[in-house]
Amino acid sequence: MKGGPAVPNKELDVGLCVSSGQVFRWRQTASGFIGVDGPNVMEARKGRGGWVLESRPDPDAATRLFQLDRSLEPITQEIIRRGPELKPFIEAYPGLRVLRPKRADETLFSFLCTTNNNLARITRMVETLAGYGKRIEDGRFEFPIAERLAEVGEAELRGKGFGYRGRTISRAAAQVATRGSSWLDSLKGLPYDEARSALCELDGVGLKVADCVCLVGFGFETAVPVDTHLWRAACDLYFPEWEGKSLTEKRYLAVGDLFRDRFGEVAGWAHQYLFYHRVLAYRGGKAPVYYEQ
DNA sequence: AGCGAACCGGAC
DNA sequence: TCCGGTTCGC
Repeated sequence: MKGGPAVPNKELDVGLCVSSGQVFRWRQTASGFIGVDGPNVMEARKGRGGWVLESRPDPDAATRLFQLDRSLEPITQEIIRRGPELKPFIEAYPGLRVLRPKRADETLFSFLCTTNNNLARITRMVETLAGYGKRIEDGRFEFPIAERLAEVGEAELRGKGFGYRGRTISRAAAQVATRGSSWLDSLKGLPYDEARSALCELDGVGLKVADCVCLVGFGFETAVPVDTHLWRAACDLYFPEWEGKSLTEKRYLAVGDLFRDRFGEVAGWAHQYLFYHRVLAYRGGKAPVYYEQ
């Protein structure tokens, strides 16, 4: 287990990253955070010079997950240059990054748990799914492949409190399994919109879940998942005429296109800051504060 | 095309 | 009563 040089706080905030709705298998510890990604267990603690990350068995796994080979500064500067109205949100969450988990299938099935759901329950459900995978060490599991999830079946998942998601997860797992072991990852090689369309063929996967998989699972950084929080934020900032209206497919696509037009290659990152700000405001129960640019 | 309701179960 | 969404039916 290697603990590289400390990563400056300006470049990384592990707590923000792992609690911003991209991954669901990280927990707070006395000294920091511990989580699983792919076959690796990672620990992070905050030292004097910043965050110290360790991962086992692959010592480089955390570098990949947090994309530490990329500097955050140019990305946030580009967002602010293109959209000064987001400056307050960028500055409020230094070290927030778009993550890059090892396995897109874990991202897919995790986000199938998120529909019409809350974070506490999502976390428990993802942990339950992980429990069907191979044990790595005490209480930690490698997320199961689709073939294994397909065997579990709807009834058992419903029995474990998945509700109607027991059906969609079970069916989507069977569909992914049928398409073959390399199908999901092969979508990475497609243009973004084609990969998204292919994902939407799966049971229970609509535009939002597909965009989550595209952004976090595949690394398409022009993908912009529009959930209820981002929808409201986007109405406030960019579509005042849609305030209070429902999120239709047409409007969903328009929000994504606005972000892609305005932020280009950093659209997905821009979305992450605005999304997380809105989530925190929601959790705090207070109205989100917006600033003049 | 666009809106509303159902869907499971738990949090607020 | 309301979801961090998808799907179906008006």
